[in-house]
Amino acid sequence: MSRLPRETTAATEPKPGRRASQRPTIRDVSRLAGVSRMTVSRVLSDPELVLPTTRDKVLKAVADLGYVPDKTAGSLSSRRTGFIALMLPTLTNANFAAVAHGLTEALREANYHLLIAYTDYDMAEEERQLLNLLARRPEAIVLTGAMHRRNASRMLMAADVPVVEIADLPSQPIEHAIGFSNYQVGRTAARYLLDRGFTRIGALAASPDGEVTDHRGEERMRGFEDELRLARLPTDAVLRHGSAPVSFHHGATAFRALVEAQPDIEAIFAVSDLSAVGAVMEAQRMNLRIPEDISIMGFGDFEIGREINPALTTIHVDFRALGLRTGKMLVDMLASDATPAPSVVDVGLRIVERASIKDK
Amino acid sequence: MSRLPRETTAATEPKPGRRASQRPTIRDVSRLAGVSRMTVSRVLSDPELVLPTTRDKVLKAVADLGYVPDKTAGSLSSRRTGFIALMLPTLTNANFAAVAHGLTEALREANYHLLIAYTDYDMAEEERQLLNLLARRPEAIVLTGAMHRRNASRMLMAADVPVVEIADLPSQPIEHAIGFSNYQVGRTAARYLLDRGFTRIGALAASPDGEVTDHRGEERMRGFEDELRLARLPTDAVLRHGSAPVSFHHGATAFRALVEAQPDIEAIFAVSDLSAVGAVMEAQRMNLRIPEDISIMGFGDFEIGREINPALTTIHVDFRALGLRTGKMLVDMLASDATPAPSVVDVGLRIVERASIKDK
DNA sequence: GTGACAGATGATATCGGTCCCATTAAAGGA
DNA sequence: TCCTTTAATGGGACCGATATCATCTGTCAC
Repeated sequence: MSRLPRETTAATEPKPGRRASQRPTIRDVSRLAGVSRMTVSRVLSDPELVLPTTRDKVLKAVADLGYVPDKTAGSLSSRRTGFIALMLPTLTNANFAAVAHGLTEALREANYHLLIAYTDYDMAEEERQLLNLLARRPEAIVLTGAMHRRNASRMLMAADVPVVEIADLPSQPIEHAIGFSNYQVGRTAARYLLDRGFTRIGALAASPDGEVTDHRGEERMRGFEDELRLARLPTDAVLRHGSAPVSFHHGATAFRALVEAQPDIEAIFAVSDLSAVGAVMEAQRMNLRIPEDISIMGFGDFEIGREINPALTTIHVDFRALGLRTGKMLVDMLASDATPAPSVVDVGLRIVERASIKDK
Repeated sequence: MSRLPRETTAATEPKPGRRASQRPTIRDVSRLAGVSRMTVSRVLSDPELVLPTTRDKVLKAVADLGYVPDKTAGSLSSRRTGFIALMLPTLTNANFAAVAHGLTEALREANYHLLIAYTDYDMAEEERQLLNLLARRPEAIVLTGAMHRRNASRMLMAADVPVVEIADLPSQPIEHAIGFSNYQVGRTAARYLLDRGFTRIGALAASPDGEVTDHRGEERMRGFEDELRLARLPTDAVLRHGSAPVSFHHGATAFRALVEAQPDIEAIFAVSDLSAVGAVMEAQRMNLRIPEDISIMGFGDFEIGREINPALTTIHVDFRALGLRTGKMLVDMLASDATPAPSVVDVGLRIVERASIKDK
């Protein structure tokens, strides 16, 4: 036999190319099944289009090779990544986690995948994260209100993708908004305490001057103060103490500080159940009776508030439902090619009365 | 002028093609800057390779167009997605959230993005999620131990990607493992209570027969029971009650059930701080004094345990550090093309002594 | 028998980047 | 001066799917 290179053989050999991994591709499946790549693709995305006998051949090849389609390639071609971006201040907050949970659930049926980023309440980080997210070409973006840095807004407009702001109702929504008014939370809390007959009313929140800012929490405080002012009551017992995000410990130290500064305080609204629970614990340590000596209410209806003694009166927002609803809306929106008009949905809030408040 | 179509003009016009969106591509940038696509790509990924003057031209074009590179396309070409997959039982657990947090932090510098999936402790869901994740071609996979369904394991082996199991030390790790032994947690807890002189010792956990199974929690119980047995003590006060995942409320109801069934109980280990805190709250309601009447210890060192009265003795594992460490290991591993030998790292655990336990 | 039509499948271009190698210009060495 | 080396840039193939349109086969009505 000649030792000259044989063109014909060379042509049928796989070209070396860039291929390094031995992971099977759709081409391998198609060869093994003896069909075209397109048929394989159809079997996996819309099996009804393919004859059952062909389908079985393909599925067998898929199984034999352990083929897992590459969504990166699919996304590029179909221009649909199947990603929904979610930007949160933090994951270590049960309510935000609940939002993510609800969203995921709603998106699962339509086979969207959540792409989560969190900012630790840091605005610069927010912008960087947003750029990272956009580079993944999500089909929609969900974010917690508050973000209104100029650049971020501009990037969002340019992204040409549905934007949903959640967990707040911004005065100037970028596009859609689903949430509740944090300002109204504050006013509602103050109104509730006023209606119970209290006149020495205080509040616990984080200082807005810290490195990180909890914009939504500050909105609640603003509403709270406004309602007090409308009732012609002083706001000097509204304590902004320590840095965001708040925690049990924050509530404990802030409570002590407030009580020491204002010994005659009758009722306290904490910016979050976390602070409120911390306050109740500190009160126990100070031998102050809740609610006989001081009434306390919180916000967020965290599970722990139901379990402590006394159980915590709080303002409830159904964050999981909020996530679910957002997800459903997005699935509908993305299924139809029409661009719906911007919408703003208020999911409302509800006072949950428990034992930590006693009418004056 | 002729009204015949002019070929030359037509050739320079953009082809209609599939292009729908008007989002700028690298081609638009290159045209505007008067350079090749490759040069644009270099400016964005390795600016040192490009002459400053050229670089500036390109960056200006990028800014003018508001160009955001498409990582989907980039990933396909470079065969590097920049994704690390993370699979967790749930996000609504502070310790798992802390893992995600630590991981994110470690991955940020190397510009990897976490792809999070969670299973709600559901094995079937786990498998579906894993497939979804693999289709995104992550460069590594991090998962909580326990997952050993046949199919899932097979898929992982086939994925040809580093696998790290965390938050447990499986007896047969798939590849790498970073975590602690839940079994040892149980034994350590029992040993600690034995050393304090208790002989009537109980525990609170979820039933493993429920719809969802907390494999790690059950491991802790197994270790706890083994240590009791070694001390020739009965295990009949180890209560498996209700369904996973546990919660404050779970702890409260399980505590009451246990105390009613075993009134002479002296000390209790709860599978999680959540249960333990719930138990302390229920004890308060039952007018049982902690620790005078009953000692309680938990696991996980959740923030709330530090704040309640009495503060909770617990077993601490640094989950955030665990995430950080995992992330660092992955970054190193992916930077070098070598495949390191499988490693198992025990991050250990630590008893945190607080007021909820009093020696007998 | 034949044309129209629907159903099943295939061929090929394309998505938007990066890899690899070629080309050109500038710098340095004998 | 000429050759080699290095730096900067460009050209074109390619990553692995899907969109789109073409082809082929068989059925049915007239």
